[in-house]
Amino acid sequence: MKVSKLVSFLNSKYPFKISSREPFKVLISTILSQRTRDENTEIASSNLFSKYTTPQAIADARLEDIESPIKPAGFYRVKARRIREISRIILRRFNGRVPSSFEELLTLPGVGRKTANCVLVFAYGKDALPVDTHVHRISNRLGLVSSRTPHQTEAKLKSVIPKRHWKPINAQLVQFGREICRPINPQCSICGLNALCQFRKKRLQIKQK
DNA sequence: AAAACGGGGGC
DNA sequence: GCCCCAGTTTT
Repeated sequence: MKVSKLVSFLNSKYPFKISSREPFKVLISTILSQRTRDENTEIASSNLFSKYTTPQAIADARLEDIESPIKPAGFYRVKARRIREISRIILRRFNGRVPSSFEELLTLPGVGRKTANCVLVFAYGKDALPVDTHVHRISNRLGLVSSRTPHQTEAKLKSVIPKRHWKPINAQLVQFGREICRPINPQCSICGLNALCQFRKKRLQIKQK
């Protein structure tokens, strides 16, 4: 699989558009998006930010008043607790601003590699490449990488894909993974990349037997 | 390494 | 009604 082929395919089929670059909104929206479909993330995020706009407001809110608006995102109890704690930590320890280093972001509850990288690239324009299950699975199927963990996939992708293409990759591959390159029952027959795909080739060989 | 967290949507 | 889902933390 040639990287240039993949990039041009993704750019033509999944034009990239980011809604907010405000660090606090990016961070909270990304927390809400964990294990949650995009439509439900949007609703939950919109509900929450129409009620509270600042870290201070969320830090002072009652837990149940945070839980209620974010219910559509699922995991709403744990997410509400983490969102309020994140707001309090940001106020107390980071002078009211979302930290802009990977290490500091990882100290926030509910923030792992993927979420921290989303904040770095979408809010601060840094050279980060968030890797989730879709990116991990698809990169291996296409033969871009051969790795066991998302962390290894991230390192390999960054060495193979030019920096200027890193930002849209995650969102594009997630969308591609949802409708075509699914975890199970992948729609290989209608996939625009099937001629170049190792996974597709192996599936066909297996079917032959 | 596996479990737990969860409402919403596909089937 | 059953199963899965833009992760992270805890056991």
